[in-house]
Amino acid sequence: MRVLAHPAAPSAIDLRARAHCVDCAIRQHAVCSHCDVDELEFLSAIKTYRNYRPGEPILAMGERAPFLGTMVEGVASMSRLLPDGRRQVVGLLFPGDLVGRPFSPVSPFEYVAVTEARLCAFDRPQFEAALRATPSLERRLLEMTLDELDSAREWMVLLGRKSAQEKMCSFFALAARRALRLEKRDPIDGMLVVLPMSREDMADFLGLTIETVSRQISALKKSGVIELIDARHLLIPSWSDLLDAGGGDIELY
Amino acid sequence: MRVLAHPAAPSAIDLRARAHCVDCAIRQHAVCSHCDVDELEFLSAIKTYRNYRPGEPILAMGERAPFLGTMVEGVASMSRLLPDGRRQVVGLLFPGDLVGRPFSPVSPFEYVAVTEARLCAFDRPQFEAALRATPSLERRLLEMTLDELDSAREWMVLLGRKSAQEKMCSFFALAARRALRLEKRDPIDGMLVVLPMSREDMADFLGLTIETVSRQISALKKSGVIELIDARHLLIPSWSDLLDAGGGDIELY
DNA sequence: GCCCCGCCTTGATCCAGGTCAACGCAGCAT
DNA sequence: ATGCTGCGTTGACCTGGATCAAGGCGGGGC
Repeated sequence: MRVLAHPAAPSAIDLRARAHCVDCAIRQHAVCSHCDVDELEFLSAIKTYRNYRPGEPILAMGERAPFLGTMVEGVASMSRLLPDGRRQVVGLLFPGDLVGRPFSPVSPFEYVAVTEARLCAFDRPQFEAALRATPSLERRLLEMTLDELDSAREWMVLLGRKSAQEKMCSFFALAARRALRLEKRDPIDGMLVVLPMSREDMADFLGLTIETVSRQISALKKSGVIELIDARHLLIPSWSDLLDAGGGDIELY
Repeated sequence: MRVLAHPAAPSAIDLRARAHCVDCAIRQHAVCSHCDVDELEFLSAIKTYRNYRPGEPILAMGERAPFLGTMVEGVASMSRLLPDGRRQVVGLLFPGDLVGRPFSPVSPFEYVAVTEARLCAFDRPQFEAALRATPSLERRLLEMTLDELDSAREWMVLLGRKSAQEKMCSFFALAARRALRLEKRDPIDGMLVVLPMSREDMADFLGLTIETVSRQISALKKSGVIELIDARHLLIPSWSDLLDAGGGDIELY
């Protein structure tokens, strides 16, 4: 059971930092990746950067969201709170991922910054108009949405059929791969994985309790599948051991 | 544990039944709902009807699918089989729903006919070309994909956080609503719900075992939330009782 | 008719993971 | 330094749903 965070304005709307889209480090992962310079020019005109502190709400459930945005830095979660306080995280958002539900002003899920986060936010009506008018944007959104749908379904397999142990391993693999993708590097044995979130967020993402998460981490440490550095950092001694312990699924995300 | 069905050709490819798209009863729910007559004309030229018997595979996991299709009649399931035989159904497909993964020739999930089913199948390369060239098609696919993504995430909440009892109630509500949508009718107390699938399919959809499904149905019958007619038919005496027992979530599908 | 065979239900038992509770530990304010 | 607070860990115990096992029941073939 947790207290619902108050909806709030971002801790800072960053008007100065109007970086050029062409220099944007995460553009290739974002909805604007197929845009040409003119299209980027237009998007630049309607974008605003928003910064969030860890735990800060980005969009509340059912809120009429005035903007859609792309994660630029940090990690955010997308979750649903049941009336009695149970929570399920239905997605993690990494740089490049879209925040908000296109073509529907009220989001059926709440978005919360997990780490320090930075959003490239677009005015919703203008962005939706741009989507309609710009095939390169609309097509890219379709690609991203189809990929997210595959990912969501993979996660359904984890939630419905995997053991706590397997869930943890799959999660570590996911966290590692998402980080690698941004750095355009390949998984290697012995690599460091940063866990961007608290035990509670992991539990809510995996359909477990914090105690079970904690115990499974201890068990995996003891069995040598992971090497724990501190609560937020671990090493993967053997990638294939990790995947074996993860229930033999295929690529997640 | 179940035996993997053999991939197979549909039991019948129905070349005669080239019904006119304009008369198609489920077109408004399908990917072609925004198409004009010319566009429908083109789709007609590349479509074939395929009929499947209950249990018959439509597309195997990892198979290079030669077609994409729209469910015309019946119900199909989309599922993932883990190496050790555990299965998770990640979606049910009703008339209007798209079968197959656009822009990716190998589907990461298997599709199986649950009831007698009929598919309007399009040659994949031609259909994908049509998607690229036809904004009304592409836009509609985007809408549908965004909706499916919301549904998948709602289902993640069910899988991760709901009790067996709540899962059953949510499932009955889903089955009822999907049927009502096709008939363009509204939910009413006392209405009949047809369960299109076996206990095993329900269990695999809900992340439960058949025994638990069976027991929960008995319990819900005893508590009066449902009235059982036979194994595949039930009544909903009070819609609000059902939703209360379903864990207070919002609209599914 | 009768026997199978697939489903479904029900009962008995088990156990993975939830719940409740205590404690450790780091960061921070006083 | 002290104590507080938020997070994480660990232990003891409990329970919801899984597992194992036995029947029930209806439809189809002979």
